[in-house]
Amino acid sequence: MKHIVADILNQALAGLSELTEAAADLSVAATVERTRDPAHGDFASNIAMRLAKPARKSPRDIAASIIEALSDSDQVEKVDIAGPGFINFHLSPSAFHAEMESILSEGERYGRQSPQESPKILLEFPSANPTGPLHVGHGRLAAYGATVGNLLEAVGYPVYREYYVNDAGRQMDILGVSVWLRLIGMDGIEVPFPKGAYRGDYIREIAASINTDGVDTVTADDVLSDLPADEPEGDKEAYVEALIDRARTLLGDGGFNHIRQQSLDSIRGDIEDDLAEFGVTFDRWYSEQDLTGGDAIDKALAVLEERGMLYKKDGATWFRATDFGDEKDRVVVRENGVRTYFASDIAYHFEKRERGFDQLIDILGADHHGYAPRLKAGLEAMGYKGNDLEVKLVQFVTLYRGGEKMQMSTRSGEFDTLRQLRAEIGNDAARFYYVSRSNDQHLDFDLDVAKSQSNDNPVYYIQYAHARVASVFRQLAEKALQWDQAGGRDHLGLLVEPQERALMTGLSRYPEVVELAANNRAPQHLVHYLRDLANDFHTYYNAHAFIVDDAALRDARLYLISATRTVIANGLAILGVSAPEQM
RNA sequence: GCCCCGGUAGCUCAGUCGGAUAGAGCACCAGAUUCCUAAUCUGGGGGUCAGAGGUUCGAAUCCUCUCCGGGGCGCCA
Repeated sequence: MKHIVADILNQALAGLSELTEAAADLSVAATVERTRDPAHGDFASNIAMRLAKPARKSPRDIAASIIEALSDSDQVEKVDIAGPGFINFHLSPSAFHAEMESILSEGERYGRQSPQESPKILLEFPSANPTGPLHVGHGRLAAYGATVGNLLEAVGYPVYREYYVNDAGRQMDILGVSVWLRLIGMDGIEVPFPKGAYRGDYIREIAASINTDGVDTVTADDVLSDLPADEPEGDKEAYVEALIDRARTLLGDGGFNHIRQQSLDSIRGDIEDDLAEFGVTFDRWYSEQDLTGGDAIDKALAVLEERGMLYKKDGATWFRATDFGDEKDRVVVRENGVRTYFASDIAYHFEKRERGFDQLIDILGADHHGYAPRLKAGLEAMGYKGNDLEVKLVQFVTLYRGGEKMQMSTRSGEFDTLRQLRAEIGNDAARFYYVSRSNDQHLDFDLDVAKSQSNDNPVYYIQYAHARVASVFRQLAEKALQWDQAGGRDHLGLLVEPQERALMTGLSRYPEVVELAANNRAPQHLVHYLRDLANDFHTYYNAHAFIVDDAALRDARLYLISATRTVIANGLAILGVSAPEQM
């Protein structure tokens, strides 16, 4: 609806030559916003104040001349000047009626913009390492990423969702050795379990379930002889390393890789199932092994080399990240010839861009914030723009149980999983809560509170509004009454109660909220909006009966609540939350 | 030391490109149900927007400094 005001404002401005220069680089639409106080009308523009300085006139004088130049519109009822120079627009009821009609006719498309070809967006999240089940922190990345993806699609962008699987490198060896130690433990060979290995219960479950055909049996002496000390006496990394070497020696590379690969497959399968149940799906699971196995990294390094972005120092190969604003140069090939994680990351982002995606969005945990500058530096060094990559950081989730802060560490095994969270509070509440706060805000998740207060949970409040509408229509059917939709549309003029006016205003805001939330990658705007809209509905519900004897009024009211049902359902769908017919 | 995020009601948090009297939930107090689901609604109290300067018609919002809390700064992944 905002465009109604922006359009006539633009028109008026075009006719005021004394203001064209002052308004040259001003977006008129950006000066138009919803009013907070109904007394101020439906929309207000601060354009006169913005133009006051460049035009060297008083805001109120400018406002007066703009209003003078406004052409008549049957969608605008009244325009006036208020306060320091705001121009307030009161829209006509028919403007709102037309919006209600759009909601009914567009249905689940209402609030969505038509699909466009570009920019093509590659949204990467949550890319948790496949070394254990997803924990509650990953859940936040997943919910946020999925919702941002839905929002971007709603405003018309082509979105491609990708999960980057870190399935190459040392951590996979650590995973393999962790499972192997549990495996031989089942045969009675007790090895002091490494501090640096993965010790969660899921490791034992994998050990118990994998296929050990072709894996050599070993003796305790074979495993234990001449091992270095673990922490606290020794170095935990050296200890794990020695055990990996031992496993490779005793089992052969083939035997060890057999265990390693099965462990990876098991965990990755678990993550895929977990996310699918959570309503989070991907266009591609991008394996780091594909990257390291092919020539993608060589290609990226060659590009950097060609452009003179690499140099040797202390036997290692460095990337000149400082040339692009990073705080220090970064190693891409270590002295021992092994390429760093950063090398594959930079190759991956280069490759994403090469695949034809215009805008890369990474959703990362806040502990990765140092990564943004070096990844942008990498893109720039390879000929793209740093701004082609947008990094959204999501702050930590702190889990409480019984008021006690819980430790979350995959290696220590004391984490709580996304699965547990979903089982305890349900997918809907989890999806909703995860995105109800700004990604920049730490999220305190108290399981006891989430469970004990589940009836006061805003997600139920919103779902209840949806279910209530469905219930009204069931009542209608029980009373053997019909809803005449066309008749309702023709009698929308009967909806003159303040609650009806408020609800129509709320409904008409929906497309603007979706756009705002998408542009800012800020799902919480939608969350708060839906809560407010549900409130408007419940207030209306309590103030007036819908199924009244007057058929014209009844049809009009049913038209309004039908529109409410559509908007709530559309909003919840973007959040990945169900919209029940009954509760 | 440097970098990122946060500090708004008792608690948890919204607050759009700077805009009109700073909002919501929970908690607390007082009410509403012969009537479409009370998982609801109505009303009330509750604020030095961490602090200090600055920018301007106007600052919770932008800038500078300080304080407090969380996180990050590897030839790890």
